[in-house]
Amino acid sequence: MTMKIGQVASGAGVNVQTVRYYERRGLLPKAPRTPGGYRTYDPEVVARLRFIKRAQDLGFSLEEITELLGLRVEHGAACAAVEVKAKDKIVMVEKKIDELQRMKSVLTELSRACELRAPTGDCPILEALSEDG
Amino acid sequence: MTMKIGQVASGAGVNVQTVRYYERRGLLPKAPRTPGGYRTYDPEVVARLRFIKRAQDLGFSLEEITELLGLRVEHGAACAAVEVKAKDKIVMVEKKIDELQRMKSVLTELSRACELRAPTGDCPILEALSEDG
DNA sequence: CTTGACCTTATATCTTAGTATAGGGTTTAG
DNA sequence: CTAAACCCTATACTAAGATATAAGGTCAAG
Repeated sequence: MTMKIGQVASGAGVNVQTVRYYERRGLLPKAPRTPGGYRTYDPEVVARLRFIKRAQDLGFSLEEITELLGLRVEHGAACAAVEVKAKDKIVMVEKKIDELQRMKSVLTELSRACELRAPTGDCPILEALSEDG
Repeated sequence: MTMKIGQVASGAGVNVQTVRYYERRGLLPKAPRTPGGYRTYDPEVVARLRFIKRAQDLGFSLEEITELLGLRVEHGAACAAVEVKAKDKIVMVEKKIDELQRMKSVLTELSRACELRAPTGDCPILEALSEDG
């Protein structure tokens, strides 16, 4: 069963104009239209919208998300290129995971210091993410 | 030795007006001034700037970063409140780590599919982050 | 004792990612 | 067969985060 724009929008928790905006930006394929001109959607578009929102929350820009969504293996030719791109993204993602893990451990220490009523230095959070690496 | 705004800016890889902007926004303490009105900085401000940039890259807004930078244990009173806030942030950070890990494993599978020249479905990336959790 | 690199404020502009509004067409339920 | 609830385009506006510009002051080297 196909959906109308308002249904996919509310299903994904986004605004109707956001859906149209993403279509314009190329994050969503151009939706087929009814004879009257209404966009029609396959329900999987809801998942795609949710993916976009989550990826944004992880610090990816719409441009980066467009690239992520474009990664797929088609047939031989572009394959090696896709592999290279996927590996780049993996490096990027790993870096983010590392940084978040450092951030988490500092927050955990901080929370422990709280329990112990042990005053910390000026800004313990700075110890996370402040080094290059 | 104290630094001038241009030095901390280039040390952190940001623009001079960004440093002033962050001061206005409260992400940096108000810098003491020379008699002539120039801002002077302790070198540790560079680390703070780098922290801000990394945290942004992880999807935190300047408002959230302000909160993160404000977390510290001072003396008894605010301690419990800080602990609550720190625990909130930990939950948030863990969620991001989880999502990134799902993203990474999908990218890894994709990259493997590439090596094997095994065509994938339409958009394998969607399998990451599309579920609620 | 001036010149060039750097700093100051205030104000304006830019980019990214949306949201809103005006003016109008479509669909479906009664 | 009409009225409410939905959709359409086009254009304008918003918010966050940053950058640029104008008009001028500071400072160290020569």
